[in-house]
Amino acid sequence: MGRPRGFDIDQALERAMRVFWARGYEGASLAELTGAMGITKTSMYAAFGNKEQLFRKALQRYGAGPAAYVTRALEEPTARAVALAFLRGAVRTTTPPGGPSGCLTVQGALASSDESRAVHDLLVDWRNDAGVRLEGRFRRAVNEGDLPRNADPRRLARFIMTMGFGIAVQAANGLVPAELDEVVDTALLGWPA
Amino acid sequence: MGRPRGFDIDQALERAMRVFWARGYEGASLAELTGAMGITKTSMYAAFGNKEQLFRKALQRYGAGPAAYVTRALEEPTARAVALAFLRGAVRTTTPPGGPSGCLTVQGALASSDESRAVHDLLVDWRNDAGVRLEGRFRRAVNEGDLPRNADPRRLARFIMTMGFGIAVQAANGLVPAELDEVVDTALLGWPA
DNA sequence: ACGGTTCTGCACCGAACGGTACTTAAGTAA
DNA sequence: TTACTTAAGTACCGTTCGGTGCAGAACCGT
Repeated sequence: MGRPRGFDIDQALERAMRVFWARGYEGASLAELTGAMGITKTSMYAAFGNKEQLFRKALQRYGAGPAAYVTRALEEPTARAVALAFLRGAVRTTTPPGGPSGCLTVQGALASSDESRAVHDLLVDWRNDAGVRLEGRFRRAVNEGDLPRNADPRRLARFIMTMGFGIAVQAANGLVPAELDEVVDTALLGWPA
Repeated sequence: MGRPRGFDIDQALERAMRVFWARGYEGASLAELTGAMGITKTSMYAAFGNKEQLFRKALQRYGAGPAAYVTRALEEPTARAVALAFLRGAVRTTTPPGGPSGCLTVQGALASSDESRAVHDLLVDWRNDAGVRLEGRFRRAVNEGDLPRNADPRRLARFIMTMGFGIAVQAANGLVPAELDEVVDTALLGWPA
């Protein structure tokens, strides 16, 4: 009951996510956010709480949408296929034809003032969590004999995550998908047989 | 002639650099900058011009100081030694015992609002320039027979740069030097003989 | 038609932002 | 000592920041 919401909350969140993606958490002002969302500040506060909670919801949406390749990659049958799918996914997501370059979780708040330490730490956890999941998948691969017994799952996961982050920066630098795919191929040359 | 400056301009710039390094360009406020520099805003404007020019000077100092490993690495005798020195240097610089984690040129302004687009572009150029120099060094290595004739210098340079950027993000994520050195070793497993 | 509930738009809040005018202090050269 | 030059400190500029109070508008069940 009550007056119905006059805008599509999903579409508004999607647009907010893109602004955060392009500008980072602190670089995205409420004026630009609500402008892109097509609503007033009052409506944003009523629907999402405040700027930080809007970012948290946008990050959730990012994880379920553009960054879903992380979860999908883990389901590949072999460790090598996982690594390849992960990095190819990173390339695709960080170079969307019509969207912002780079990765929301990297450029969201790599460095920031003290007031947004909470968001900074949230993103650190997000990034580290992806590494932990990758490590678990590689550990399984060792147990399954898919990776050599002497392979170090944590080390491999950290390497792949490092490549993923590097790809995000290179995408923000203007590299195109074809160039980044070459980088991925080069990175996997030393992958354990 | 005139009243002499009451502070060490080099030391003030060094401190400003560290604030930019930790906070990013937009995240570093004039209040925090001048506080760390130990001077007032008036003195800062008289000595450096404005915030953007202060950042440009800080970036210069960063290139000549913490990031000097880039130039030093290029002087190594072989392509492999160059790559190794570059990445080891990135690890050391992004994990200083008493200083901010990460790389100033990466977290300075990866994403930002429109007003600091100039700084954003400056950093994009800075990062790309490092890649170009690396590419030139690898091209020389091919000519010298140090790298196989079919090696692609641009591709190798992009790969090493990607690793460097990834290391910067991982450092900001809290990884310690020993862990990052392992990542470097893993990355070089597929390096052309 | 009604009260109850929720959303919207406008005006506004105090604080912090980058940047500056102006006065005073501290030095040099004559 | 005086005139000149430059730095330092204070108090302030207009703007933007994230965030709200309040009145009215749009829906519900009765």
